[in-house]
Amino acid sequence: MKEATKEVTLDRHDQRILTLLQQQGRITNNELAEQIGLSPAACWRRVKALEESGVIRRFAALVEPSLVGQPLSALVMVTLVRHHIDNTVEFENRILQYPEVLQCYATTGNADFVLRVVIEDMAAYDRFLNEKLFTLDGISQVSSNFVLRNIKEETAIPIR
Amino acid sequence: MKEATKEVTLDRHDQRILTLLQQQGRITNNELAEQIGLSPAACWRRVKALEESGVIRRFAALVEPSLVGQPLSALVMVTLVRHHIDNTVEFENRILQYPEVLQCYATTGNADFVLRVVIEDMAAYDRFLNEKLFTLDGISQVSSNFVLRNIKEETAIPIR
DNA sequence: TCTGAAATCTCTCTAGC
DNA sequence: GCTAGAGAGATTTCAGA
Repeated sequence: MKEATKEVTLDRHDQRILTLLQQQGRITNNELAEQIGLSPAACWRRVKALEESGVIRRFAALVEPSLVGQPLSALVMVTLVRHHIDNTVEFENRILQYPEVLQCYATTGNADFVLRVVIEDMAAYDRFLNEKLFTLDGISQVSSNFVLRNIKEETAIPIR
Repeated sequence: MKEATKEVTLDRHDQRILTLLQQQGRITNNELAEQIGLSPAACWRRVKALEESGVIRRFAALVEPSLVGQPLSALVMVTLVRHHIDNTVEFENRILQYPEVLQCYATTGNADFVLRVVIEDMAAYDRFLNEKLFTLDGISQVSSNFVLRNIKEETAIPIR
């Protein structure tokens, strides 16, 4: 897979391939080809090209957190003391190491970063804060919002 | 696939299967079996059982938004006027219809809901607000935080 | 440069132990 | 849990639009 760079031109076939593969990542090539109205060979070449260009980052199994002992999740707003570049780089590098942090975004607004943390229970979350997040230099504010209910959790990017 | 219900017991083999399939959703059964040290048939039965029990929700291709014309994303905090059940149900049903809303959580804290929206550009975001979000009844406050940078975006739930 | 048909090779999935 | 094998699917080759 190449590095993600500039936008790619997608025709109608590519769009339908992406839409289907985002919903059914393990559909067979034959069935995919039939649904989009191409031969299996042509369809297969397009899927490979989409992987090669980085449009398809990867394929993944999506796991239900509550069934593997990680039923608690939180959205954590983090502000750094100063917007010094060292703090930021250090913060981001450490966040990348923490598997319970599934998503981390630098955002506009009051917080500098918003994290989504998926974890076992409150005791584990307490340890995450004390042993990981609070040990980072330059943290000014941390605000934890716990997820009461999951309304929607989708990975499919709208195509067109 | 069955409905997600109670937690499942995972032995070491299942854990390794899940870890690998979360990273490489299209690894062949033969290679998966080899990496975890089981015969292909035994491995295959475990994968099917994990799908059947709902631990594996589904497989998906993960697409790079910036390469398919959706480079802008926002975290949107929404508060409803009253916590009347009708408002909440209506809000959630409408949110489920909007493909640009990839994630939506009911949370503790100041906001009632936090949304992650992936979209084309600011003009499209403006339309999303005016034509979709602001047309919902009972919205009290909406605060949009735009994503400046994607530090981490992971789908893999930590196993054990 | 794109397509589809066909040949071939590999893997999936069932059966049986 | 394992091995084996038929059938299904993935991948390559080749020729045509």
